[in-house]
Amino acid sequence: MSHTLFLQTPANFDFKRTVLSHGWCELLPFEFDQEQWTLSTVIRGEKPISVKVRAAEKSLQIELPEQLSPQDQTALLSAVSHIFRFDDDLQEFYDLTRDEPHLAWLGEQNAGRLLRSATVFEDLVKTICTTNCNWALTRIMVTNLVEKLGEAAPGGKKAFPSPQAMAAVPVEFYKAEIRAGYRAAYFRELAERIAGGELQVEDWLTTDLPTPELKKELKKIKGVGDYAAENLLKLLGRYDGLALDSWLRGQFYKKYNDANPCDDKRIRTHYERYGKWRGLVIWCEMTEKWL
DNA sequence: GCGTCCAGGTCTACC
DNA sequence: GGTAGACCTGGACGC
Repeated sequence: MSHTLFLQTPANFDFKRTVLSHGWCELLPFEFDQEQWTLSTVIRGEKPISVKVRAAEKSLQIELPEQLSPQDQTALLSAVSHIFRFDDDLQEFYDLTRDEPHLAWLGEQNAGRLLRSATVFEDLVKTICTTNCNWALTRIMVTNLVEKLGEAAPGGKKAFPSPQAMAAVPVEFYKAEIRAGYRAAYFRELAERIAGGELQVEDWLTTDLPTPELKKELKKIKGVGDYAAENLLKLLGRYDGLALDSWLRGQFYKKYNDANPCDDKRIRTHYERYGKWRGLVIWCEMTEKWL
């Protein structure tokens, strides 16, 4: 029997801006329904559970297929808070951008919370899936990972696979079944290191390491270069890096350089004045029209 | 139908 | 530290 929970949202929270903050809502286990304005996903706790989330009065309304134990309910609400970035205090970001006419909308619309996955591991794998390919292939790889390695929740929808599940299949599986190409060995190695306890990527959420040091740690992972590391850092709440990729560069060229290419140094100089918030400023600026 | 290019880059070898 | 070339794949495009 279905069950509904409500989770109070922070004061400066916007459901739609968060859901459409970047492409993650299009990648399984997320499923976005633009007509109903709901975001579904599968949370992998003690056992996978599918949830459907929509905006309600000063809260999120969360539909579940069944009532949970108090312990499981607490864990689920914590996961939803994590996904929707309730912990991210953006007041300083809004104060910084309020007086700039082209950025004042950020605070007015409560923009800037970047949707993230239930775990750092999932965000890490998905980020590697965005490198050196088009968005269609990213979606194919993530869909295959979820459909072929994810554990099913009651109702049949699947969660993102655990490191253990990903460590249990050979490199050839990633090539033939996931269509991961040269990334196959990266995924297998990453999953093995995490499943074996050598690498604790979830600790990156709370580490005291300065951002440059943390970025070095991220780049030790095969398949993670400057773009991927800086993109992940954004999902960890650190916005110092621009995470420049071909799409973001192209948007900058159109907006500020008559659609002509320029070097990255010029882009970095343009955003330098936003300090530790520059990565969030460029992303929000280039995706303003997504909503 | 076929070949080429490129996309939400990174790695390695070499200088 | 900087750079050229290789790397999987699938979709768009030109012919």
